[in-house]
Amino acid sequence: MKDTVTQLLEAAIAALQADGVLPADQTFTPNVDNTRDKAHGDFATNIALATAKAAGKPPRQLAEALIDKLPASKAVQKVEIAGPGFINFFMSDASSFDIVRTIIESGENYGRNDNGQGESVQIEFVSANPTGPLHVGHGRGAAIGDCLARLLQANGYKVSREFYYNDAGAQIDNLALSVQARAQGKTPDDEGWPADGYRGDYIIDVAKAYLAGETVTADDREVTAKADAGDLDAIKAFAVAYLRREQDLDLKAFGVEFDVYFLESSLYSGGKVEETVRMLTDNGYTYEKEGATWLRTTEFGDDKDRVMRKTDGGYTYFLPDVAYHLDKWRRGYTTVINEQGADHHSTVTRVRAGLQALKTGIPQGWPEYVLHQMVLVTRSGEEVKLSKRAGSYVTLRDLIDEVGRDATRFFLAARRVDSQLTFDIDLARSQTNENPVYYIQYAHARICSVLRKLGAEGVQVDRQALAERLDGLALEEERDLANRLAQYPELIANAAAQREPHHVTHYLRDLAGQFHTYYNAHKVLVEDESIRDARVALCLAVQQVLVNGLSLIGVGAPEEM
RNA sequence: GCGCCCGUAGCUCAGCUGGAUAGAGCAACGGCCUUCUAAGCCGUGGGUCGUAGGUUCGAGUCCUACCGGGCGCGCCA
Repeated sequence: MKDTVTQLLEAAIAALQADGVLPADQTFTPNVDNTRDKAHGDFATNIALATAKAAGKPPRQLAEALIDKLPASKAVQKVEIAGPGFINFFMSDASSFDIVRTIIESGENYGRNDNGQGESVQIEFVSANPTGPLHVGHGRGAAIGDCLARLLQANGYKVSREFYYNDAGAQIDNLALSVQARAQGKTPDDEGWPADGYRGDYIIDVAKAYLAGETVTADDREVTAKADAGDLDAIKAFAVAYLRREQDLDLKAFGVEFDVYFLESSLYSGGKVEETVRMLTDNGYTYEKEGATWLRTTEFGDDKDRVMRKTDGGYTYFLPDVAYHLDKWRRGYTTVINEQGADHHSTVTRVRAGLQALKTGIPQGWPEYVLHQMVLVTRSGEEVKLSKRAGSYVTLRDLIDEVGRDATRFFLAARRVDSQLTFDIDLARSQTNENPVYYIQYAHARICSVLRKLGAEGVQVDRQALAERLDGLALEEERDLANRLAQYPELIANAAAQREPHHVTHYLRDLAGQFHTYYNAHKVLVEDESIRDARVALCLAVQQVLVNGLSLIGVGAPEEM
């Protein structure tokens, strides 16, 4: 409907250009906004204000000229000039309620578009190393990354979800030593416990399973324990598989699945690290200093050069990172989004600098980063810092077990990524209107209940037929609902383009609120069949949008509460 | 000290590429169930948008400086 207004304005602008009122050598793109205040109609444009200068006319006078040239349209009921020169559009009832038919006919496709035109996009997220259970921060990353993936899919992109992890570095050695120590019966405070060993209780589980000769199957590997506490390599392989499986189980419980698991070790075994070093060296961006090899990242905006090969001959983490991203580029992804915690912010400049130094035509701002800020967990107003299993942090599993998958996903996706998030366990657990998850789900359940009642009265719900029976809609609350529903596709396009999943949760909250208001003020199943059918159709449309929106954040839409 | 992020109602947060008197929920107070689920609805109060300048027809939104909080500043990932 906004498109209709935009087209009308474009026609008017063209007419004014033909008349010489507006310069013909410039392009004017009308900006059409949803109004905040209903007194301003359904849509408003500031085009007269924006072009007043170019036209050399006062905005209000220009607005009048524009209105004069607007083509006639059944969709528009009234047009007004307001304030300093805004043009307000009041849409006709019929055109406002037409969205209900569109939604019922489109079903789960309502809100989807083909902006992406099938382009392949890769999203890397979570990417936790297999050294322990996933923590809340990983949970936020999982919620945001997966929601972004679903949003992009809804916008016509082909999305690949990728999980990158290090299965071979110093941290993995440390993990193996920790498991070995537990297998030998040592505890973290004993003599001989590895320095910086992992102290969490989960290490005990790994050690027990190893000694018991268990076989573990993760999404990307399967390993049978050798049960020999002296074989560090065997322990390492088993511990990695064990913790990978545990992470997979947590992610599955969270409703998140990956298409690709990428191992840092494969970059070494496949010669990709060496190749990257050679390219950087050949391009003349490396130098030796103090026994190490450095990369001139300052050539590409970094504030100091970085070591890429340590004095001990090993590489710093950032070199495989560059090799990894070169690999992503060669896989053909022109759009790559990395979702990470903001504590890794410093790698952004470094990785991009390394990629520039390769001189392979990778664009400067590639890849994209979505960085989320820290998560603070509270209970009874107090910060929760520990979990029994992990020791030093709150795990994702703790939250899922305590507040459920739906609430956890919703809360972790509900805030802008660049602000810190306080996860209030009491609020997430509460089954009252304080809790937005239940509030939204309740709206859906109420609609289901109305439909059940209708069915119990012996009325068949024929969606297609109901979609044509909208004449009975006329109430103010109904128009408000229809207008809100009409905004959904734009929301989906915007949230995806801006990489801002939190808009979805806010929209659903608003939509549910408007529905509850309507539901309480007016009865759906009234005697007059014409009105009843129209209201049922509206309910079907609201239900559809609630389902579509909830599915984007991976939250269920229960039929009963 | 340098870099990035944040600062909007008592609390938790929205505010779409600058737009018309700044919004929502919770908390507080007062109402609404013989009617499709009260896990709901209606009403009332509550603000120098951290501070000071600047840009312009117009700034919560853009620029600069400062104040306050978080994160990062490793030959750790």
